[in-house]
Amino acid sequence: MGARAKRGGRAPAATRGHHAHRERQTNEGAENYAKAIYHLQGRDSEPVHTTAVADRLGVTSASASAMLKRLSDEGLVDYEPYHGARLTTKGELVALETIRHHRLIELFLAEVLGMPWDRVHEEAEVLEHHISEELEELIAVKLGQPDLDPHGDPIPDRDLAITSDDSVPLMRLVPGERGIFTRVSDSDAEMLRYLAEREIQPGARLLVKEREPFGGAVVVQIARRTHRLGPQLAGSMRVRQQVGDE
Amino acid sequence: MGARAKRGGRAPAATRGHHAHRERQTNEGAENYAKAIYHLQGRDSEPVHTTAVADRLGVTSASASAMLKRLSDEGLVDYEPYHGARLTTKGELVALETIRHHRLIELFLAEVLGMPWDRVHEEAEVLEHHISEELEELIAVKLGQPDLDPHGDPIPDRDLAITSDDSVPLMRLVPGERGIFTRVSDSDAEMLRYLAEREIQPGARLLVKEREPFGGAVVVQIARRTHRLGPQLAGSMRVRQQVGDE
DNA sequence: CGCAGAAGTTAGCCATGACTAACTTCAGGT
DNA sequence: ACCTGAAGTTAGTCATGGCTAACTTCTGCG
Repeated sequence: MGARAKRGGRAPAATRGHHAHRERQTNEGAENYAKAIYHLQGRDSEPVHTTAVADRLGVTSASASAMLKRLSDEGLVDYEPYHGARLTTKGELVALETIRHHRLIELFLAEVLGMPWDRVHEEAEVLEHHISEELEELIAVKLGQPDLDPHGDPIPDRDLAITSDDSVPLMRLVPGERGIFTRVSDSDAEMLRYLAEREIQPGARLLVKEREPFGGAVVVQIARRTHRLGPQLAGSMRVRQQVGDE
Repeated sequence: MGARAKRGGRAPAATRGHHAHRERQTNEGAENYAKAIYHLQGRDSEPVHTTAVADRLGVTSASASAMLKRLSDEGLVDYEPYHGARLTTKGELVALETIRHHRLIELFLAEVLGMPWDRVHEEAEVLEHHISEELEELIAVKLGQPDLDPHGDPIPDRDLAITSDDSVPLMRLVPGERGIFTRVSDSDAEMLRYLAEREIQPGARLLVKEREPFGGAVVVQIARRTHRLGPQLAGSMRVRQQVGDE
């Protein structure tokens, strides 16, 4: 433990006063890129291609290319031109810290302020870069140092350790298999609204009844109701598979 | 009512996805300058000098000069080179909206998260530029559409109307006069800590016992304790004067 | 009234991070 | 092995907001 990267909060000097444009050293760009690369890397730490990063962030590959070079100079990624980038340890800590902020904020907005779960992502996407260490900790305490955000994604702990995920895409199950719905991507508000309307939440037990072939829908039963989930949705939802005996 | 400037929240398109660097159009600079000018203007809407703005924001006057020109182009200030700037109606709305964000956030951090009142200012200074309209409203509702922030400063209402202030600096009272402590500048953390230690909070009734001449301290009695308040503090604290009969 | 110093402005630069257009490298298919 | 299209990079530009240095305007004192 104690592996936390020290970024020393913000606004080193100028504690007093109205100074808004203080010695900023924003790092916001770095945080977003680190997060994107982290998510794209997956468990196999294959290098991530420039275009993949560019697509995820909605920028041109020229912009991504330039930024990867800069992250490389800052020691956040190992970057081989034409061959992609992978996060260094330092870069991974930046990503995890940002993800911790993001998910704590999502949960906070949902739990404490009652913001609908399909809208917390967008708000968190902005705020994650602007909360101090102190506020992060106050939020975490208020929530009881939680493990999971409203979409079931794990929240890195204070030392930025993250529980690895043993879930699989729902799409992967075959008829007859059971699972517990653990998480769903937070970034598609429409999917989240669809699930919310049907009261399908992380934690729900489900049974796969049927799977239409060739990328078709999956039919599942949840709490004695049957749902047909389209292939995109079934690909975004993750479940922890249950062995038969439960 | 209904005078609210419409800035349409944020991120017009791209609701979905991870896009962090979306069509940003930040406006953060404008908000900070508008706020600074608003505070410097006071009730007499004398034009505010470039240097005053620069000092308050901790930037050079060259920077302030350039920015005032830009705010003028955007229609937020009336700016006469060499003769200062004053907010237009549009600029005042930007300032009031930012101030509403600031004070709601301050109160929220103090009330809901228990952040000490000498630290809420710094945090709010950053976050005020990054909360959506929706979050603003959720916070206001959570707090019961409050009128005053933790330092006793009035919070503009949803239509950005602000209750005018009938308070005077404590320094202005003469021995024998009574008042209610209404507010204190939020930007000096040391003062706030000093007051907090002595349990002097907005709302407290006080009686001026003594005033040392030539910019000296003011001696006041609050809840049967006597305090000597230095001239800077007594200048920053504002009180609503009480007429004798109460 | 005139001039010196204060106040304010302009010019030119830096950093961040995006963009387009043009060029280079890489990899797959024959 | 080679060539072509896809992937990636470089060059040059823009916008935001800082900065210093040099210049201009304003103002108050003698």
